[in-house]
Amino acid sequence: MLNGRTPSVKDVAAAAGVSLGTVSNVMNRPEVVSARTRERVERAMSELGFVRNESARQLRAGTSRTLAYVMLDGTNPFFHDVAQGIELAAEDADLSLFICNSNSRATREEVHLDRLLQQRVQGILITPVDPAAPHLDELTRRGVPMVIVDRVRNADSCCSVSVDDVLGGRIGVEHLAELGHERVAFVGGPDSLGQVRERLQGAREVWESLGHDPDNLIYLPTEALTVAEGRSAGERLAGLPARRRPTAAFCANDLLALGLLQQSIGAGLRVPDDLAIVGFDDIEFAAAAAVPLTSVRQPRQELGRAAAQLVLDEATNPNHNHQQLQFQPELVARASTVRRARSL
Amino acid sequence: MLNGRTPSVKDVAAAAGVSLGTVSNVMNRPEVVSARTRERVERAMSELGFVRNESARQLRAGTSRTLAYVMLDGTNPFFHDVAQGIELAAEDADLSLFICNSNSRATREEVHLDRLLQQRVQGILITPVDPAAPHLDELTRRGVPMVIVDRVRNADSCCSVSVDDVLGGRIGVEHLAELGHERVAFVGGPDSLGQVRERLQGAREVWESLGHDPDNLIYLPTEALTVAEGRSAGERLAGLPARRRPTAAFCANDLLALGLLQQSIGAGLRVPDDLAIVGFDDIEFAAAAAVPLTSVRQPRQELGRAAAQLVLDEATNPNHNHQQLQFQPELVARASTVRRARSL
DNA sequence: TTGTAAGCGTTATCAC
DNA sequence: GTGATAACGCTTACAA
Repeated sequence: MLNGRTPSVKDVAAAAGVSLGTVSNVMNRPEVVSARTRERVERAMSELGFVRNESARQLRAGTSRTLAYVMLDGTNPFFHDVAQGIELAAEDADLSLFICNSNSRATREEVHLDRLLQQRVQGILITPVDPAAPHLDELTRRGVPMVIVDRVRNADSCCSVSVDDVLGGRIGVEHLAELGHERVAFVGGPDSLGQVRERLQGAREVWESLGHDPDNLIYLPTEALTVAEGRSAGERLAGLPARRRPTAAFCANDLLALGLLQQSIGAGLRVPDDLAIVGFDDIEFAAAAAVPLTSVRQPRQELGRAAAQLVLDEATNPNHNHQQLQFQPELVARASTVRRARSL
Repeated sequence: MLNGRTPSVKDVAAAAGVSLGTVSNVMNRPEVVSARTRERVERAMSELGFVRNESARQLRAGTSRTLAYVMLDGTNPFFHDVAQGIELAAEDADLSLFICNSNSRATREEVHLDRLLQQRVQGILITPVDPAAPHLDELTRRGVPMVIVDRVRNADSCCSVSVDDVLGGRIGVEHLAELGHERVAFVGGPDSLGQVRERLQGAREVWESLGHDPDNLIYLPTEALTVAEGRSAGERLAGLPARRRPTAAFCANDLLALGLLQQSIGAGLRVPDDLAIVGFDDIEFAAAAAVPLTSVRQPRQELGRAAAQLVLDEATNPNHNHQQLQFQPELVARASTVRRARSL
């Protein structure tokens, strides 16, 4: 195998007794080369174990075959589902995918973006720590196709894909109201997160529109959207005087809901009898909880898939227009709110 | 900004009024260039928004700055924790990381490996669908540094990082035996998975060594290591005649345990009073379950980190020797086996 | 249909 | 300390 060196087109050409350009043609425009030569070249390739050098290809062609997704929080399965959707779309387009994780840290996000810029990726999908961060503008200024995933950014500066969080908030609380709950907690935070604010807004809107007293929608703020914060919210909830204690909780995401569920059951509450719980996202583990969790479902994979398609359009279509895609969330009712769980 | 084109070293050189080689020196051996010129060059770089083209660098340098991890199952958080460990190590070494997901499909694994070969990644970490697959030999034959993660391969053909699964099996069942359980179920499968076999083996060894009747260690095979299969095992378990019904179950991973927990609680069993449950892996969601799950902990991030270090050694150290690293699992006791849960 | 040659952006080797 | 120059492996005009 050529004394260690990995074979190049030149080696293939020599082995097949053709010129280097012909080998390239076999790879890139096979229709232009005669069946016989093509066959010879292909045999030489497999005999030598030729593998095209993507860096060289990219350098010359000026275009990379790689997409990237910078996810916000690797400990939340939600983002992996989004990533999975992106990967499927990338696969369809015969593209590779870099997956990075900013872990909610702006500095790590910047490091990743910088690296991706160096790699000259074709497009970047990102769930940013802060949608208003200036280093995102930097990308657009550089002309790198970018799509914001599960967040929105000041309109038409770039594409984004998200779900209607206000609607999601409405759906969740409406469900609880329909079940007859008169005092409901909204668990979520920090309210620097636009999504939390919007879900809360939707929750309040529908609560009041149904004629309930605003004071009976109790806001339990959390410091993050994590299981631990869900537990802590549960403790605060248990500490409320009985007269003010909600009979149901709507959580801004499933991790919170899972934590709340755990704390509540540990404290001897029955779910949903003593406390009904609704989550948000509908991650796999929501359905797998001891008491399967009712949740406002986001089309996670679809989000990713759509984002990938948008970024590809921006990368390849000269007439591309930025668009703000918005999906509709939907309720998935399970045992954490309704006594007779539907079968899984 | 140079009429659209992204600036190259040449442009920077022109702007700074130096030669192209000097610019390169500023980036790669700054000590060799005078403070004044360096400053001039650096200003030119930032004014032009220069970003080094990694493809060109890689082509010329002959070495890429990228690692890759091909994970087995994106729906299992275990692998994401491993990936996280790898990413941290990669970050330390200033390397990028490709994360791919074979989804337990050999064909997808091959597609990914092929792409990674084209990218000339510096090393590949992989949890293979089948550790004996010939396309893995192919990689070693090509001289691509490779480390098997959480599996083992026929000894010294390559490095691997794993945990002692036999010991893990022993630990889990020993814990249950110590708690006084006399009939224990082992839930896991398919037994084509070496890990399942080894965990079962460890379980049997310790069970018998403690003087228990082998018949009282009941093997409940599953078709996969998933939540759904855990539920199904729970149903089978409930169907056993009371005299033969185990009072505890040891599951080959946490997803199974979570499924079993859900099914059991849904059926009105109390955990751990009626059924104690032990999982394996200690994923985050084990601790977050309604009844926090006792689990045999694998050092997930450490696994990834160590694997990355091995692959880097293979890539850079000419005296590299393949090694089979094995970590020790440890028990994390929680409420699913012991009545008074320790605080989290 | 095939071959030749220029050039992508970088790094490294050599003179100066 | 700095500046030409060749080379990395590939694609793509263009010439034969």
